[in-house]
Amino acid sequence: MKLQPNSVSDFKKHLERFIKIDDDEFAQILKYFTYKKLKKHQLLIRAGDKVKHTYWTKKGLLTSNFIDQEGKEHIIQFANENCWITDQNAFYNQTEAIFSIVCVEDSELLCLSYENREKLCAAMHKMEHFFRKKANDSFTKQQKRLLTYLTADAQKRYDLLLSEYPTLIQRLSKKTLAAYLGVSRETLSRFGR
Amino acid sequence: MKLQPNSVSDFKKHLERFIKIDDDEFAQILKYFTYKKLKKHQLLIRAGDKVKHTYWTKKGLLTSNFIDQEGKEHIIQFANENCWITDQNAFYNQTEAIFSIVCVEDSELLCLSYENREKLCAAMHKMEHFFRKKANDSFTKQQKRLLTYLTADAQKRYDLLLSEYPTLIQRLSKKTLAAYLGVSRETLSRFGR
DNA sequence: CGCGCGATTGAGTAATTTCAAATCTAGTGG
DNA sequence: CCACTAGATTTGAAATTACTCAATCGCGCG
Repeated sequence: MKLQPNSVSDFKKHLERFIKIDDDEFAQILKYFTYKKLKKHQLLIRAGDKVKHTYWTKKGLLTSNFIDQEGKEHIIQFANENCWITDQNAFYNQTEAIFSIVCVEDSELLCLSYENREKLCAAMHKMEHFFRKKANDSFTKQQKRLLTYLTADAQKRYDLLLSEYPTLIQRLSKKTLAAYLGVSRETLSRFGR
Repeated sequence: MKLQPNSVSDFKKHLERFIKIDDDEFAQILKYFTYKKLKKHQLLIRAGDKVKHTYWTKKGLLTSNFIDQEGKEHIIQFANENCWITDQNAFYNQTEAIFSIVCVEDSELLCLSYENREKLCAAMHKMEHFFRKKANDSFTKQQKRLLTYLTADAQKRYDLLLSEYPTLIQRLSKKTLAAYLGVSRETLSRFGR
């Protein structure tokens, strides 16, 4: 499917968080991307598959989850509008996913293959700059989350999540939130609200 | 202090993990760095200070730690030879540190200011590429660690740490390891070995 | 209308923490 | 080189947190 610049103006805004680009450049950039539409419950990445793409969420909501040896589900990331998602390790190293990525809602995505990402970065220094900044940003967010596991108990982690993503949370089931927080559904259920 | 290329040949090797550089380029790159030597127990960054630099460890061992409201210490990162360390969030946003970084051993560091980092990335596309790759790498390592908190209990996290960093661990006290693992010293002490 | 999944509640259990005390160890000054 | 002390480590016992298992409830969807 052909990508129309005006249909992804949010993506331009997203890029402009870190770099300045004009319309011509934006049109150039879009050539490296493809478009994908998925329905609720559909799988974007299945654990075990080779991971060829990273995805920017134009619309919808997805989770990246891990099933452990005991069959328990853990959520490593969720992505709503304007977020990037993939199995990062598998994508960067072009290996098999350990996470599955599934749509919580009908979703629309921009897809960037590893090859195209490298080509884009090589062709446009600006985009390499963008991805560097983005990666630094993702790292610190991740670190912040890690810190909550070190410093806060289940109740506090839940409170923090509520205060940080008040609207997003309403789009997710408590079961999903529990899997994200690293708490059992029952324990989460006993917390207020 | 003047930086001699041959005294930091490990740093060149480190950069060559992601990019190819010749001796001239390496000499150019080094101009953006300064050198610092610290003794055991000395503070590199004190929580509350503005963070102006990121540091590459030529020699030694440092930890980045956070003191919570109850006065408990948590270790968010340790850095031995060939690792980068700083309070990333404070560095990238040029704000005050929430972490303190302290030397566990006498250490030697290459220091890169935020300003110089940006200049270096702007001047040499290669280095922007390097930092992008490095950031992606750091992100996935961090994510892996996060996953252990979601999937493994204290004993398993300890076992994983032992198997992943068998030699590094011998340079750290059990108190420090406990603070890294998110376990009380007493609990860690009860695990085998 | 009923099925099935998600959410809740209860009771017992397991893991980990906390507090307290004893022991060990490395570094310091004499 | 030795004695001393502060910090690190270990051990014990009680308290707390969160989990598991089981049963019930509630509601949206077919």
